[in-house]
Amino acid sequence: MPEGFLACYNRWAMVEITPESTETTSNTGVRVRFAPSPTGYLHTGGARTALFNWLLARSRGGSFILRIEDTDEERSTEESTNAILDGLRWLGLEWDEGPEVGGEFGPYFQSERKELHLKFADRLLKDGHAFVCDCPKDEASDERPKFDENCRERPLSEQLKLLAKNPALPLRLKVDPGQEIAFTDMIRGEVRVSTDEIGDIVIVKSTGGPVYNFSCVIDDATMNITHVLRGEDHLSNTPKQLLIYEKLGWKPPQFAHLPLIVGMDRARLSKRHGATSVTAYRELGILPEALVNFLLLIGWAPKDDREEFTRDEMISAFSVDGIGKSSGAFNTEKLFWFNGKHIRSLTDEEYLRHIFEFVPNEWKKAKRDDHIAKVMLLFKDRVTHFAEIEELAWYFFRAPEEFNEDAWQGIIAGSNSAAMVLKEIPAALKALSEFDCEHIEELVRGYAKDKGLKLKDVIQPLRVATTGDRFSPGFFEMAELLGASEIAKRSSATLAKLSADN
RNA sequence: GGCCCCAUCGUCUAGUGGACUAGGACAUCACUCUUUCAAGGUGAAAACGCGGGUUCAAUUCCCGCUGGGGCUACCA
Repeated sequence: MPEGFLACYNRWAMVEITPESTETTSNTGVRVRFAPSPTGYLHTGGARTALFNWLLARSRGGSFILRIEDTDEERSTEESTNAILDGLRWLGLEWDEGPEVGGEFGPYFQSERKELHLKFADRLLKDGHAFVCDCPKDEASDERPKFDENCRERPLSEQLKLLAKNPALPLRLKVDPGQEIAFTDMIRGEVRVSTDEIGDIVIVKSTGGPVYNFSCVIDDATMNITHVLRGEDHLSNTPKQLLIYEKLGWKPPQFAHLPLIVGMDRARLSKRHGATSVTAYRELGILPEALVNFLLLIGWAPKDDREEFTRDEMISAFSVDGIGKSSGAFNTEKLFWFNGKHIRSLTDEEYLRHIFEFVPNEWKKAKRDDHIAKVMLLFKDRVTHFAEIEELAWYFFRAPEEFNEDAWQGIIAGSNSAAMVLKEIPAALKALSEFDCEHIEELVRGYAKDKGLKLKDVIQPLRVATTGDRFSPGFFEMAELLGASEIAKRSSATLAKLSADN
């Protein structure tokens, strides 16, 4: 790493890209980008930003570009980059240009574009729009003067001399005080800020590294980005970036600042709110289609009342003017509902393929796949997310060790027919010539009728005996899969506990 | 603190100066289906933050307040 700003100087001259060449590149349609920092997993807010960019590109026949902003060496990791790439792919948000797919506007890792950034910093310096700053920080406030009267008017030659003496000096943009910066945000309309709030912004750090707002402008411009859709947390960066576009003499892209996703308590999404990463939802057994559908509806609404969208439907329905202004709470309940909907719309084959990823290994060891598959099918309209299957279906693979107190009192102990049922039905089941759902039903219904019992007075004790609680899929289907001897075993265990209690 | 953004049911949202008795969805509740739980069906309850204007009329336009959020770095 060269020491400071000056050391890079000679190399800039060798960089071939000139502003002219970037400006004349053919401007074919919409070009949008998602530019995450690889400092962690892909979180839901980022996923939503990526989705909206992707939708804008797809709905307008444009390009969706992925740029990794990995200039923070401390925090950027390759694992994060991979996690983000995987997350986007899992969500089905394929990028047209970016890491692993390339493109004519690369490189797509910001760290590899440093020379380009510095080249434009140099141009700004030479054009008198930027200056070398050697002001010390104010001891009290730990800040530099907002507008640097001292350094900004020094002749270029003197500035370069200064830099030669001490390369560890930042470069700042010369900003005119008292000016109003106004721009039209596609979502928020007119936004105005005074340059007095901004001051002479640093564009190159004393380490010689370009500052985010500067890199971002250079990259968006040289990548021919036409629309910048990003989180509202960037709204106050926009005027600063606009100033840079202006000094460089470039036409800025259109900006749209998306409302942020917050927790149900309106606070910024964090660990405290539970799962926040795309990976976490994937591990819970959320389908990408469901997550995408859910994310779509935070901050965007269609013209009609439709809520469920396929990819193609969302692409054709999407438009920026459907995006709202206020932040939206991440409502996991609704995500689960969406997921349940999507699960139920899966074919049995698709459903099984997905849920098998979540079947515990003990189950797979204990039972054959086709048997497990039959069990899983009983839960297709009961699961909201696949990871839930273990707590839902465990009793198909293991006898209950204890009973729900209310169920025991209400259905077993408090019933005068339960003991009889638990003795007689298992015996009759064992004697059944054909042990399938239909024959079991016939037997149980016949038995209830003979004894003058309600069907549920026969079934509920059996259900509690086999599952330990009152809820399960239909008893006949369940019995078929459990087998007569297993039911007999669990019934006698229940009877044993009953007599032990008395 | 300063600057900026935002404000419709608990939540995601639709909506418009009068058609609003404010629409849809999740969640909730009830009923239904039913062997339980789900799923499905039907229905109920549930909101325009407050105060001033403008107007014949304001949830809708303007101002203030309050509340929430963001930014305020030589982080991205």
